[in-house]
Amino acid sequence: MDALDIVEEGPYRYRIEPRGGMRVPGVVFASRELLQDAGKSLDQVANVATLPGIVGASYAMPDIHWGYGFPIGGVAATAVDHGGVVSPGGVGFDISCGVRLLAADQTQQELAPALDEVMDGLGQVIPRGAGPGAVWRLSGRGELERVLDGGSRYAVEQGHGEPGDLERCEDGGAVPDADVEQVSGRAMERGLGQVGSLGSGNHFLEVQRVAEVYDEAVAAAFGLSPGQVCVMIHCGSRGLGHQVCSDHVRVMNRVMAQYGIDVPDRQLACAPVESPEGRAYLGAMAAAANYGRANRQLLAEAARRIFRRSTGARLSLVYDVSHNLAKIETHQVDGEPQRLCVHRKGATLALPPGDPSLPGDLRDVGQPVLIPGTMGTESYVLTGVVGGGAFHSTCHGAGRVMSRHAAARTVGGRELRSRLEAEGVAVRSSSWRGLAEETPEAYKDVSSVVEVSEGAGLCRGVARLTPLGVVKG
DNA sequence: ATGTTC
Repeated sequence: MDALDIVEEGPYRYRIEPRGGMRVPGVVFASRELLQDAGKSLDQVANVATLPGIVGASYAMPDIHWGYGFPIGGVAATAVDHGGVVSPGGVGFDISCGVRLLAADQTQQELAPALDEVMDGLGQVIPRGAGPGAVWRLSGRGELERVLDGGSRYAVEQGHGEPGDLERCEDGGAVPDADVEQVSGRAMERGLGQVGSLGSGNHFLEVQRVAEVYDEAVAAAFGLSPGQVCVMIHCGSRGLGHQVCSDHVRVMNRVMAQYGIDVPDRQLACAPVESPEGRAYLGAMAAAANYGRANRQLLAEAARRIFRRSTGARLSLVYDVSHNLAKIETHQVDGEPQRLCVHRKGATLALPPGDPSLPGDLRDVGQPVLIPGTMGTESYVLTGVVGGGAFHSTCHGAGRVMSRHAAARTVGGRELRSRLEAEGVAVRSSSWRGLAEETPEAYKDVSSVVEVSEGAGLCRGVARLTPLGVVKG
């Protein structure tokens, strides 16, 4: 492919000029340095711009990196009523992967004497690593179906949570219109034994402290103050979500030609939103998303029990938000409201102050946007801004820059654990190899990703969190 | 990310 024609459009904003089959331009929010890191994934931004019905631009967040079909850090919206498509690759394999943050009624100093006990407790009760493992033993397929339909809402109804939790969950804890019939038997099998488990890779549960507050009023509305202890959970929909993606990519690849759709990469398999295959995927995706939300709800409950037992502290939910999802939303396009299918893959919803879908106590300040760092590095809490580009989306974290293999060559797991412990971060991992693959050097600097996201006008900083202890898959 | 290659 010839080199793309990239123009610097404004501060931290680059435009990829349309050419070939591109229906819209590409827009990449990045610094010069992060743009360099993007490399070949910019070709993926250009490929996404060819999708039928795409409106505005094919967007990329500052943490863009190579993904399946779509780049990770990609945002694309298609016009539902004008032949717009939905693409499983635009959501990713880990459907509804996201972040949940809880705030303790406790400071770091208060926790300090009990930190080891808390970490040991978390290390014992948090299932993690590849394969089965679950906090919640489901009674069978019937109950799994209720999880797929009701997400965190069903978990809370069953006693796994506090009533106030759902106010602080995106979509009130459950994506509507889940269609259990579109989730295959194999996906169900994989899902039965994994509700309430971290998984592996960059998924983690961290005990953190609020190291710095950038906006006191907004932080207070979120329930955050300096020195406070927090728990951050980063995980997704495990094998069930992965299987749903695989199943529906296969179907769409088979039928795409019947809809006259031609894409430059088979990994961009898609179908019109208003087609049997498009609706089937969205129904299955919603079910997998609800599984991911229930997963985080159950892990939060496990953490609450450990904190209550070891220190008496209570954990309140700050927010739970996905960074891998497609949603049907209404946005202004050329001055007219239009129904759009907004794909966010490695990009976080960032609703601005005033958005009607926010709960009352957050209406004036905007949605908490949760950005996980890499093991041993800081994480961020941001909020949405009025007029934010890219359909109210921002970054999702630090992108990987080193392969798992390369990362594991630079450091051993035991050595890395010693290093982190020396830096004051307690580590409870399940595999030395897995730990080494997640060494911080393998990732971009999350601080610069957040700085550029703010500079590009996508979000606003609220607080910085630093790790006290990490539980890793 | 993923019963880390149906």
